[in-house]
Amino acid sequence: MPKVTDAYREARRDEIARAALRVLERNGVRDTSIADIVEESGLSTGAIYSHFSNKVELARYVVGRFLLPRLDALEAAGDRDEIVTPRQALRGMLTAFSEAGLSTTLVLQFWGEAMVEPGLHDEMLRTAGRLRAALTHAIGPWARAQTGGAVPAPDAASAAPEASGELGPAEALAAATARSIVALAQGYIANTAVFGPRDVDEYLAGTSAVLGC
Amino acid sequence: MPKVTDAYREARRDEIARAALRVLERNGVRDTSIADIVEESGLSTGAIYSHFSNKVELARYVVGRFLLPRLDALEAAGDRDEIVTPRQALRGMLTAFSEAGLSTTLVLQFWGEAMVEPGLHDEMLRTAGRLRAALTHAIGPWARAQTGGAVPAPDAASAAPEASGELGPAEALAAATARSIVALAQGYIANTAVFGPRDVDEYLAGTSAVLGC
DNA sequence: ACCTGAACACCGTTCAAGT
DNA sequence: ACCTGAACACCGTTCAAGT
Repeated sequence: MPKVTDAYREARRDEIARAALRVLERNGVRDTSIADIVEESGLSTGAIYSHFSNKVELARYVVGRFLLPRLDALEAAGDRDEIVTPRQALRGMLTAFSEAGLSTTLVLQFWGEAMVEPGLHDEMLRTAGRLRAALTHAIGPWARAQTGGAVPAPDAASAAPEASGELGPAEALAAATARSIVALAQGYIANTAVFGPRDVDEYLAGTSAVLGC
Repeated sequence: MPKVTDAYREARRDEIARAALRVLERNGVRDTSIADIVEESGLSTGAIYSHFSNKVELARYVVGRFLLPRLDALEAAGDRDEIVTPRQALRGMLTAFSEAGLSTTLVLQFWGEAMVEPGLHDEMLRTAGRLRAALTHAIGPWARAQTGGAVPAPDAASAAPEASGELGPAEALAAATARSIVALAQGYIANTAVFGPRDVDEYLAGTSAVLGC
């Protein structure tokens, strides 16, 4: 396949996806029809179906392309072996999310849709998987500090537990903690979408008080 | 209007709503058509439209009728002037929710729909309002214990702050804390719906650890 | 190969006609 | 007054025909 054509196809897919995102943010998932995207993009129905096999595949593309907040800072922190506490990781994620200007109501609508569209559910799990991996990586140093002072180099060949597919205690702690961080982020998104904006630090303080910190 | 007719109408509305809930739990919000509810209920299209003016009004009725966990225990605790901490109130709510057997995926779908249907959004806010009121009431004694030892009787005529529409410090604390309790419950529901079931106490322990308890 | 737009099956809602 | 079910406008998707 010639490079130009591939690049052209990718650009067209992006052009359609961007038009779709504009209409989605304006009208919501339920009230966005293919006809709306046709109008917004200036293309025809058939043109869209020659780039996406159906509406769900277009939605999957939009999720993967635009709905994941930038994880670079999070990943870099893990690389630098800085001690990032789970609370700091959560705060960083929510701040990045707020600054990205992504509509929480749109995210909540996609979650709802994902409950009923297996293709969309898979894409959300893939997106969430990358997020959890980045979080697990970022809080790795913290987890190793928690589970005894020994800090094995990440690339060190390891003994029986890993060989038999089990995680070391630090890895297990980091992975379990990552799920809770994601849960708290989901709480922030759902609460904000339903009841209106709330300051990130106020949310952290409020939830801490509830749990007894 | 004769009593019998009113009772009959109410019973019919309930019969339709129960049929709708069965199909909703089976197929999800997006994949449930009026035709499905017609089939499940054994009535005709027109019969359903003679009891609900449209699909959203039927959805509102289902939400108000079946989707609110029982709050009785929570309200009774506030009445008895027991000290219920926010964490205990959250735990009680989540346990009641789990025991009620309500599908978290269905709740998440309704939240998504509510983002785009004003009628459904209003009903969710009304439902959430009752929940927050019950929580505020239940943690009232705790809030009063927090904000200085003085515990004014709830029915005592009060001084300037309340008269001018402001809340006393205990009431303000209870109200703000109630929002955070709801946010943590939303996090549990969204996380469970997307990633699968999780034990309530494990969720509480995990989120506490993230926030630094 | 990409694109057009009329055609198709199905959706929520309405309404003349029955009881 | 409650109910029936055919009819209507609109949706996602397909496909013969164009370039």
